[in-house]
Amino acid sequence: MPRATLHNRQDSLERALNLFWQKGFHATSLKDIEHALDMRPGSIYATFGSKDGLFQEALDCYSARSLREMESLMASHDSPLTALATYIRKLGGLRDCEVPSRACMLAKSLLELGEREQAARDKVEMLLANMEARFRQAFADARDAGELIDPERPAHQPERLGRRLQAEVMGLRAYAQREGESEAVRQLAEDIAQDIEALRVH
Amino acid sequence: MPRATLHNRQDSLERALNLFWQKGFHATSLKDIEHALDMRPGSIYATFGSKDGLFQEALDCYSARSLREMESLMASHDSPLTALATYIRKLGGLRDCEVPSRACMLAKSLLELGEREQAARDKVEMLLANMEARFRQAFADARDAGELIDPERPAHQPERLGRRLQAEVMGLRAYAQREGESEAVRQLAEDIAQDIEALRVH
DNA sequence: GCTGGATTTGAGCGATCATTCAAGTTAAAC
DNA sequence: GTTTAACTTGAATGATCGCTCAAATCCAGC
Repeated sequence: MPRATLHNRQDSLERALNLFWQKGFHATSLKDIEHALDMRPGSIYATFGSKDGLFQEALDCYSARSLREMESLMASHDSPLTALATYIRKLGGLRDCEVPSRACMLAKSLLELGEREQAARDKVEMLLANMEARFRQAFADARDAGELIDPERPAHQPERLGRRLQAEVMGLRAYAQREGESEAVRQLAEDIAQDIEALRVH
Repeated sequence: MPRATLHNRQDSLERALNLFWQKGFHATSLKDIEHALDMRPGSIYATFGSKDGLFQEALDCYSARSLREMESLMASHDSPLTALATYIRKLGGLRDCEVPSRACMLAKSLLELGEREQAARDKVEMLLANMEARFRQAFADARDAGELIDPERPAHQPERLGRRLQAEVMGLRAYAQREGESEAVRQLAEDIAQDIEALRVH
């Protein structure tokens, strides 16, 4: 049993994630990756197979982290609607955060990847579907808890509310990518959050 | 004064636009452009200066076209709110359209471009600001026409409604980039459109 | 200390990148 | 028909792309 691996796989993955998230798939070169992971090409390929494979693992990493944060937020609030509003308001503070990118990495990848990266595209589609399903579940929980003011209204079905929320999040985070005043992003998030809270029985 | 140009500049620009819009800046190679424009590198560089320059002109082209469509839609409706709702509902049919990309090219570029393409980034920021300003103006027109149900409410100020609409459009069109059922996109657009119409006095 | 095998190294692969420019082609002006 | 200048061509540039692999390195087990 000779020689343990020099680099921690998970740590390398998160460094790669930050890089891909910031620069996107195409603009990230292996040179960039070598530098960020402090690994030589041979090690990178022995560990992750290819640039595309590394990217897909980074996507998994990102999605898992996002779902984990979401889960923890839902668990810390009695009301699903309040949790979702809190989620949105947190995104309103994105401009003051230090993150690789204010935009959602799944949305970025969805818009960037083409036919030549079909496998990664398929993965993005699946992870987005997972996230949308989690939003849908949250609204279903709200409905089952009697929180929804008008559960019969078509636009207030969990399926449609979840879909809407995913679109809102993608839009909000894309907007946050702009270099305007951070107050604008905060207001935008506040307006969205209030629409969520307006779904609640008074 | 010898020899007229062989290629029509505007036509070349629109071909380049379709290419960039579909594949993004980084994934579009000069080879792709040579093929799409049926021009050799020398001619392309003599005409547009650089890949970056061509891209920026394509952005202008896209933005002008979008604003033109917007203007024509506003002119063909008496009510600004109805016009905006119609605009959104049209986007709901994106999945059934044949377009280079269902996503907004400005949003795609905003998420893709990095520091190395600062000039193009700045242009995207400016063009997005223009579009947001047009949305804002539409809501201001609605307010001045007495269409808004609660013009004093902070979230219903034209500035905030315009910002919100831009984020919704970016989100909707990013969502439309997914390969789900086209009916989902249509429903999403319908829900957004109804929220716009809900701003109107009854 | 030696050995065996997993891990890492980094020079180098062929391909492709954006770009240049000397030479060739074209058509209006005379 | 000749001139002339704008336009077009496409081979070639150096850089960089993702990736490979033979050799060097390392450490557990003996």
